[in-house]
Amino acid sequence: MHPEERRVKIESYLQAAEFASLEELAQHVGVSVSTVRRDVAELEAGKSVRRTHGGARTLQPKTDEFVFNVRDTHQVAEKEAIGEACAALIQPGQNVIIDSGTTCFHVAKHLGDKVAQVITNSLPVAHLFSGSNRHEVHVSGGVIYPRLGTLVGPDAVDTFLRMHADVAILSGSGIAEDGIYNSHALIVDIQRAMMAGAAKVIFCIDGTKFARRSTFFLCDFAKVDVVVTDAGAPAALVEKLRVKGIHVVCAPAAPAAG
Amino acid sequence: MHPEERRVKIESYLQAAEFASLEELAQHVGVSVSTVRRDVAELEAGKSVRRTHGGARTLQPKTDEFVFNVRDTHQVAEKEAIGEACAALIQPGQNVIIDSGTTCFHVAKHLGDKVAQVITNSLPVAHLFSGSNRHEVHVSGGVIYPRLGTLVGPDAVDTFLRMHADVAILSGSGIAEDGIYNSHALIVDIQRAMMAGAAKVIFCIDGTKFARRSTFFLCDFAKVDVVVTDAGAPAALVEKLRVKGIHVVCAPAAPAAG
DNA sequence: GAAGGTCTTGGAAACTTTTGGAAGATATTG
DNA sequence: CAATATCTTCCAAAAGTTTCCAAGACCTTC
Repeated sequence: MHPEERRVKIESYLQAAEFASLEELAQHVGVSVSTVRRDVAELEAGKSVRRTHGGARTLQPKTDEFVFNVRDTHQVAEKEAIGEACAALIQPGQNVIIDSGTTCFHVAKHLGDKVAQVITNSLPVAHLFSGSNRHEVHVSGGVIYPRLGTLVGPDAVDTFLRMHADVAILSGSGIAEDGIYNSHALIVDIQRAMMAGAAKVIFCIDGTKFARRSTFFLCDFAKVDVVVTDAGAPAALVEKLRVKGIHVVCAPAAPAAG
Repeated sequence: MHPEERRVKIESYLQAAEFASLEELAQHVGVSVSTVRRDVAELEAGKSVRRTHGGARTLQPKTDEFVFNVRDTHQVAEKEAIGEACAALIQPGQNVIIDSGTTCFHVAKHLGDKVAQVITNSLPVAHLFSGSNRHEVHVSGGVIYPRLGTLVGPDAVDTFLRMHADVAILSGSGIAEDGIYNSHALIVDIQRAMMAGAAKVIFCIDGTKFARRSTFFLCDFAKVDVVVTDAGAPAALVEKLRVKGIHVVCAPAAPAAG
């Protein structure tokens, strides 16, 4: 394996693990600890990871969708705007399925008293409504995906297969002409179950994820009713989606007043 | 585990527990108290936690969006002692069912790395372990009981009917000669399912709840193996339970030295 | 294709940081 | 004020890092 290739591997391993010892990394890429040490030093110069005594950690924690522990500083204004725009699409009294991920969390924040019944596999979303007496929050079963606060696994899938809702609000980590993508295999299964149980399917995907595919193909647009994004979404792809008959909402860049 | 990683863990643990003793933290991350002390001092310099005599507490109640408040001011010292005593009864490697309620939460805090698999309907307990890579946390399905952060309803019951564990750690709101009582009807069903699925049943009930009955009768002592309480429990009732063949543990009033 | 150079790699030796515990100082509790 | 627990300070052992060097891979030049 060549240095460059190895470094990419180390970097991506770190992004998944957040922390790793040099020993661990050495084993993962199959070279000596000395070499890994040099690689990590190199990567540190490129500002993607930081060295720590005994190992290394990600510096720019996954641009990826599903991280709550690390403060959600990525595209916050856009997600806020998306949250508001998406919440506006919900009719009072509907019951909704809410996906995990920061974007959906922002939608949840804007739902207020519009919805009475919420079904989710996201612990942060669950907590958001848990203090209220006006909401019934149904939490799916499942195993906690470490760090994400998301419930995954067969029990989570089962829950959604048994549930029905007026609307499902989902998110993804990539959207292209052919469909929507997600980077977590376990979550893809759950999202499909969510879609199956909902009369209307809304995807909330910020503009930076447009024209990007990630690891797993989630679905084509047959079952997708609405896509909510922000003003940063490339117009070309937005137009293509509209041609397919999808209702695309571009939330204005500046936070709209009520 | 390496310093940086450990500190992040300590920080997130503190955010869930709000306060923790150094002993407790040391156990959680698997290093000596000396090391934890240094880590906490370091974190204090970074202004994320504050040191206190004997432990540390969160300085930032910032709680991102995802921290369940376990603010109980009632019998805290006793519950701490019960938590420690109960955790001592668990064998390393066992998988445990943990009930909701503040007393059980205190037990969870003391379990550390002893258990690898946790099954619970308590959102605070779920969150406590969610940051750890060494724990698999299985959350039951169900509807959130407002204020308690507890999942209830048929889905919760079903989850526990399908699950099996080495030990179930439960709580109640009253205990008398004839059995154990609880004040929430919905929780009684779940507790019965928990007991049915566990090889060993431990009840953690502080002394003030002895010789008291509350609204709902939960169970007699046929399926109860151990009762953990504090030194404040009336000796007469404790004795009667022992005669019935139940192993009663009275945690010492003063927190025992590790 | 061979010779000579450069870069990369894995390991050894010396140095630094971190860790766990011990001894004495300080705080807390009744 | 005494008893106990906790904190600070210090030290030796362990783990990790830096620096250096020789062997091998790769590239350039002839």
